[in-house]
Amino acid sequence: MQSVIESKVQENVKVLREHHIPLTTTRLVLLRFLVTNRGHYSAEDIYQILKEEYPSLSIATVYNNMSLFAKLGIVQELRIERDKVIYDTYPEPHDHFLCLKCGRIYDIETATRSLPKELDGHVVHSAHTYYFGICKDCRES
Amino acid sequence: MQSVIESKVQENVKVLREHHIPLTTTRLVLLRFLVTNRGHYSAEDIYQILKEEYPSLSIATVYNNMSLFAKLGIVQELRIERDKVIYDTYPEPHDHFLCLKCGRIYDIETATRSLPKELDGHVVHSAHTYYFGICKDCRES
DNA sequence: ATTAGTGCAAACTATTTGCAATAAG
DNA sequence: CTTATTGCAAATAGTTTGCACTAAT
Repeated sequence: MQSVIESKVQENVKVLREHHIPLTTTRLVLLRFLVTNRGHYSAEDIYQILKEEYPSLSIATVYNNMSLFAKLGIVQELRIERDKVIYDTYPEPHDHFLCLKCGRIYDIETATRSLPKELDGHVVHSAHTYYFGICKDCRES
Repeated sequence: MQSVIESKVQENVKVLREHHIPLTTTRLVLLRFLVTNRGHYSAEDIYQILKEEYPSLSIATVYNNMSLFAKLGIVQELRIERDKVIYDTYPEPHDHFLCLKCGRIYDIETATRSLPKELDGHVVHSAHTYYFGICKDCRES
């Protein structure tokens, strides 16, 4: 239902407010897109989709804001493809699987093993596991 | 000692032979560099270092061959930095830690947990975990 | 002989930046 | 009213490609 999406948008709006970051029209459009269309997108993907409705949107603005949203924890930046960053609109920590045949990315629940606080004396802030292989769909066809 | 390095070079030469890939002078220079200088390098790093001794070396050749070596399992391609691929000259599977302060990359022994053969119905061929945080050296200074 | 690799420069793609006009607080 | 953002175009950086020449098998 609409209100669930809107309340998730408002959560993100709150994050911006807490950081004293101006809530522009373009940012609200992007936030609504992210919450409405959960998935994995390149900056170009987002730009192409939103350009339909907002022809004056600039790809530089998409890049600037996705980068900002990543810093704020609103999206995740995935470095799973060889040539570009993919934004995961689902912000909770989880891992990813890339199908080497079809290129689709799947969310994988992070193993219950908890994030180590320390490794060889280094302090760990975050971790990300990427899996590679052949997905269910490709295997069956 | 010299012979240990040379025998490791020969292992890689054997891999090329098995795949019927010509062993050129440039490839041998690259292979010797990789075995002698274990570590994490960008294509540009390797190019800059070897250009001293081999001024006619081309960065395109470095890219071509590192990409080939990665396919053959002679090096690992790391997508841990935001803007470029890093080659790890140590080919055995292991994870990596990136220091968010100094940018150094550290090798991390892969958790004893074995690679799952399957995840949500997808067949897993490989996996890689990247850790991010503050390294021992930076924390102490 | 034949096939593949090298080095160079140019091309390409993802991303970033400079800047004038505009919108947000 | 002051500061930050937008959209555009141009710039940048990493990587790839086309091609003539050369080397490897």
